[in-house]
Amino acid sequence: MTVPETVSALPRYRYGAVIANEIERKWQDRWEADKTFWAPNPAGSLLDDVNAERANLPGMFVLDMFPYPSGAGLHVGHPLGFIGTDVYSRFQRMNGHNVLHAMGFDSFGLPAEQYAVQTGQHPRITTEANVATYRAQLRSLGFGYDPRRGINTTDTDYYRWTQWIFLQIFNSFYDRAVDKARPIQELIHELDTGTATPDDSGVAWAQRNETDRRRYIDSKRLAYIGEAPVNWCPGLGTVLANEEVTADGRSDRGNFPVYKRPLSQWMMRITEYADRLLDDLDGLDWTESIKLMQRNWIGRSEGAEVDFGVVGHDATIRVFTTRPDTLFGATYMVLAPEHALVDVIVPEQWPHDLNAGVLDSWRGRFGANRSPKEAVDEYRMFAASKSEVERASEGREKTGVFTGAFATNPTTGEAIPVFTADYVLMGYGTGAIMSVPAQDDRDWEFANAFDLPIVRTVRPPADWPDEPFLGDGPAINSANDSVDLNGLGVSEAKHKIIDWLERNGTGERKVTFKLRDWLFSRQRYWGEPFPIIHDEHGPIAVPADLLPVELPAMSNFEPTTSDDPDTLPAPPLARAAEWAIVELDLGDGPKQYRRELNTMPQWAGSCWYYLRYLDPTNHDAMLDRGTENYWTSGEDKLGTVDLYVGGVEHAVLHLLYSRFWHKVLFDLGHVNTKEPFGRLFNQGYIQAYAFTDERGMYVEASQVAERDGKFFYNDEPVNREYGKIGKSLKNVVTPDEMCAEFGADTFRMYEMFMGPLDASRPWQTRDVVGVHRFLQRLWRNCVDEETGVGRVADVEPSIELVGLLHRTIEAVREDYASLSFNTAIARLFELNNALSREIDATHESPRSVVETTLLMLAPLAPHFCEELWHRLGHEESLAYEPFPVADPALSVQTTIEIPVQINGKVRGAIQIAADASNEAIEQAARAQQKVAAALADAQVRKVIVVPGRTINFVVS
RNA sequence: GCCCGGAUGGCGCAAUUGGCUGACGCGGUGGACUCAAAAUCCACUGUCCGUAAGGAUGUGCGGGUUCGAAUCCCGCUCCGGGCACCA
Repeated sequence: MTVPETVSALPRYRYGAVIANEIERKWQDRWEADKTFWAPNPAGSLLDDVNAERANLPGMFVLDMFPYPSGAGLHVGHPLGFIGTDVYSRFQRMNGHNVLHAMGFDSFGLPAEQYAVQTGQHPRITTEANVATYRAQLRSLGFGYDPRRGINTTDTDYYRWTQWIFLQIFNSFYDRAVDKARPIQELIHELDTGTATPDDSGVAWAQRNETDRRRYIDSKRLAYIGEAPVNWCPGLGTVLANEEVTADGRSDRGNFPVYKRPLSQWMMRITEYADRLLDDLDGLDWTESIKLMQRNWIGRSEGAEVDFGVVGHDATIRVFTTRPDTLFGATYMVLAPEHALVDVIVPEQWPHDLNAGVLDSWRGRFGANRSPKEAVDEYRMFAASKSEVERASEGREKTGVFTGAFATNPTTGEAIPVFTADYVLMGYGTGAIMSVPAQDDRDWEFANAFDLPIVRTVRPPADWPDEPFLGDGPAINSANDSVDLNGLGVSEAKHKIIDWLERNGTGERKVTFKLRDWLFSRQRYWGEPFPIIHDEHGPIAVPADLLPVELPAMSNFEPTTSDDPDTLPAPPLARAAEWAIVELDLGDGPKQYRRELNTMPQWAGSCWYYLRYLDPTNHDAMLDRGTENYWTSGEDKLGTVDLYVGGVEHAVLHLLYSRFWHKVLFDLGHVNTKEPFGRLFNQGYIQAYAFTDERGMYVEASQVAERDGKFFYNDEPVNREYGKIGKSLKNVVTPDEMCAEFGADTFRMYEMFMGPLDASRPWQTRDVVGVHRFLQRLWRNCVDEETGVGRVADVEPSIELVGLLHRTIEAVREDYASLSFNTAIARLFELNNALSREIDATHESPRSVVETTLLMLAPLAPHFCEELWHRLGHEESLAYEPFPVADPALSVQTTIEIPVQINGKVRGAIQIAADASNEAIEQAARAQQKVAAALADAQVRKVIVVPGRTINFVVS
């Protein structure tokens, strides 16, 4: 924005961008020089002389979800949460806390790597440049960070400890007997001494060779190499975690098709923690919606596992069902195409003792004119060739094929056909189901497509259409010689049948989870290398004293991508031939080992960064226990971090992974708390209007003018849209622009004033002047605009103003604590408006009111308030001044106005003492002119007085 | 399809959780200052009727509970988010 020439005509000392920027720079420099926001640890290298006393205060840890430093820098949407935590942190410092608040960077990741691929520039260089830009932008907003604590996940000093934690997980197993992780060495010791025996086969430990022992131990580790079906994304050249695949089977990033492939990949046994991850949510101060999302993701369901014998085989098919009560209605079974038993049970010939017509429909389009084996193979190829998006897009038509085998329903003794179909997923339950079409939509659909029998075992309501019935109702058709469920409701029937199954040894009560083990390896360059080497037996941990395992220097970072679903993953690190082979002496002489070539996913670094903030310079440990103890002790602590603010997009992924790592570290005794984040707050998003011209092209939003509710760009009418802020929409507004035009304090306040922190809202540069005018008015109440001389005096404020002041203190305190900054600001506006009116009348600015106002405003507009505080004669920063406390004696209102209602409609108002009796209120109300007139020719049937609120005459 | 949120002036949002709807701010209108404009300051500003006093009406829609409903209950509509063949 150009400064008008006439700017000199403005009062010289009026608060505006020029003054704002001058004092902002000044106070930012001073805070840095004075180490104002250094939060000392009670001991160690972060206990500095200047601030040592602060370590005696109770600690409080306020955390933002740290950003990925992109090349584009910050736009106005990014700092919303950062401002919120900064205001809260400053408020809590004034409340006597030693507040740990810092900002680091999640700097591994795809964009830097892709940029490197395009330009050949090493991602470290890009990353460092981007971080420097972010740091400068954040500094200009006046955040009170402890500069010693913000880490980069790409620093070798940091990822050394990421690797160390990986090794902790690798070197642990989950002991279900005590329900916690324990060091794997303890298991080995127990096996060696015979206090534990292997649970995989009958072969005694002592009789196993080295390879078998290693294999067994590796299978128990919390981090293991698994051969599970994984999400292979050839378009990105890497595998992805379930969470990184969208609902329509494409990659979260890049939108490439994703295929299920059985590949050998690193996995983390997060499933062992499913129950604890679920149960411990209850004690957390998180919004219910986020808890719910985590609960849904973990997906606990209770039911039973039931064994079905395969006719003519020694095999049984084990299924999981949440509706064991419907077992009598199981008329066929389905195995997932990948199920191992499929090969075992498929006969050479189609069974000939069945009705040929029915058999035809069972064989469907895959079984026609083929042997069962050919049909099943054909179907498996069909299923495997489909990406998930294709499977879903085929109108969800049920496909499958009869395997030719039969199984026995344990309740009815009937032989029921066994199918394979891709609507049954290998990864959930046992990969096999019993199908009860009468009580399940999918089974119903499949049964109709394949002409399978349908037997209702729950009686639907009388007028129920020809559809499956999933509701509660009395069991029917559900009895045999030894058990009778008929007449029972669903839940009683479940209990009874499970008891029966358990007595017969054909089934048991069982809980399953939707949550799967976490696929932890990626075929990328710009990530943490695994601290793992391989010998002929399998993976071996790199000794802790050889950490970090650093990324090798490379010039080609490209993963091998393809659009052929059958290519195999080829990590970029495979090209670092020299690095990939390493000679080490691990105790039995120098030997050559192959390095692990995969890297960790981006989540790894963000899983634990908050822990490193506590003790970032520690070279001997990830985190000193005494230091951690200081920051996590206190009655009200629900987790390591007191307040964690970030976007909902991390509701499942990051938060779940992070909680998992934390719990492993807790089990192993490295941290004191069970949970990382005690209070979680999800900020909303700032979006913005974007404009398209007649061709549908985006035009520069800042150049669009509004006239009579219509929008014009160069006098051409344009269309208004609403959406994300971004370059492609040409609607980017940056904090830098806002600081230049209004100053950082105005910008901070506007972001907080727009609405509640958890709500999304549209950015409107036009509205920013509102808070700017407020600061201007408050400044004018302190400084003469013409002369620059202070105008605050030691005069007594009016009793009304004092009352308002104390009511404002009460409200602002509450609002800050609950992060309701928008209403706190409104209160401060009202106070300042009242102050202005009083000054207009008396021409004196009462010091007591002004100083208290500045202290209350300081968390929101810190530079502004520091400056005026200083000008009022205070040498020290106000960052640690006690936050004002309201005097209840002064905040009460002696006289209040209450509305008078007649039949619920407001007909007048009375002024009355706040503590007036009901009788007095009624008397005053009746005396009120309008009320009296209205009551004159009416009969009062009832009078309702709500003390302090209202009085209502019910008349007829 | 299932599960969560949400809907209040021209706009962003308040409302002590059942007690004056619209605090606070933007925008708009009028005024002061100015040669003028900008900036600043003051007043008004939900809608409809009325010159006014005043009245009616109003929190997405339709019902209900209550002396009294933005708030509670029932039934919808629309918007946002999450999950999705999870047995």
